[in-house]
Amino acid sequence: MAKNNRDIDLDVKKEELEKTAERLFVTYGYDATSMSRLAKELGVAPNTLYWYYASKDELLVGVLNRRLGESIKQLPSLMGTPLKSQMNWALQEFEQSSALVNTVHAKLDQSPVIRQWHDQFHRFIEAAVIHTLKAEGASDKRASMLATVGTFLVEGLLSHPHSSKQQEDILEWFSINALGDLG
Amino acid sequence: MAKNNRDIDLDVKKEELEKTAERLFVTYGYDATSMSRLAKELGVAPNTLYWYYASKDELLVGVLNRRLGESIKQLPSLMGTPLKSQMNWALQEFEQSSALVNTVHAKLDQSPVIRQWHDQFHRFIEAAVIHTLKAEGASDKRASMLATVGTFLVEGLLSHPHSSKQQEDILEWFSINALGDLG
DNA sequence: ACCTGAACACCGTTCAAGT
DNA sequence: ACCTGAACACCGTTCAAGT
Repeated sequence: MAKNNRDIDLDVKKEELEKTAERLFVTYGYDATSMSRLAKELGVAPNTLYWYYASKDELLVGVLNRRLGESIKQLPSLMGTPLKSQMNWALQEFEQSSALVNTVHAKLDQSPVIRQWHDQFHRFIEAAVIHTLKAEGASDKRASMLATVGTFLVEGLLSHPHSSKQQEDILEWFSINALGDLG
Repeated sequence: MAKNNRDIDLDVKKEELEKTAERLFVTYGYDATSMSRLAKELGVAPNTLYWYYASKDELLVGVLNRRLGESIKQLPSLMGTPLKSQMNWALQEFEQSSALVNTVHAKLDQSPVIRQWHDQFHRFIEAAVIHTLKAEGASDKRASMLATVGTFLVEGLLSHPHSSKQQEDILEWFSINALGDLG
């Protein structure tokens, strides 16, 4: 952590913090990365981190939001592309963070702040997929169900890596059957 | 923990231990249940647990195997029933342990013993589903892919509870499209 | 506003010792 | 074979104090 002492603005500081945290989280895992370890990496006392975040979980939320923000930038260029390529994009985009996906799910019942982030994230993703499906002619109810299914498939593939052929087959099967009939 | 001092046999002892552990894990979560808390519940010193299990993770594996063993007993009467009712059965069977499903996934990269259990569990489940699908006329490759998809859907529904109507719609859609054509 | 040293209550686990 | 008291290295977090 480059010296701050108020000559560096808060957002820049948080960015450095969250990027370092993300690196350690994805490399060693969230639980295996202690606040002390992160602080040492930043050249700072462990309790300093608590000036920036109320808890380790809130730091995780900061990391997740930053990660999500970067991905969202690419969304416009993705709209209008086929469902399958959207799912492939999501898989590639979150591949490195797949361990964090599992961490989030495991902490759902213990951490309100993570639960809140998770639910909002799901609403966001499903809204995007529903939009795509409706553009392809699906009814409201059907689009909503298929968005849930698509999300489950992406999460499943992130948690349980398969060969690219298997992955391809699954996405192909899904997109064919999702758009197969009217709805 | 009723007095043991070698007048109670090891399996009985482990059963009591694992049933208590399961209750606490399911109620408060794995991470939130300390070995001390479990020991207190059993009326025993915390380190006593390490005579029975090499680590907390191995205790979790013990709990999972016991849970799985109980469910497997019901398998014979399930074979031959439609795919959808098999999936409904799995959902109902693991509903209470859904938090543990997430715990297992989160620990995959950190704990070899849990990774091992998880992989074996998946192989077992997929083999069962593949058997069912092939009996319905699916090809090897198609049955294998659909088993993966089915597993992802069950895991997704366990992690993200939906209304029974939504759940029903998803399973209905899946079983129709899984068996829709030849394969 | 930003950072620290010291402490707190806890964690999983080990070890030497008891029966 | 089974169990314990005491300790170890660590954890996330708090607090009072410094600049």
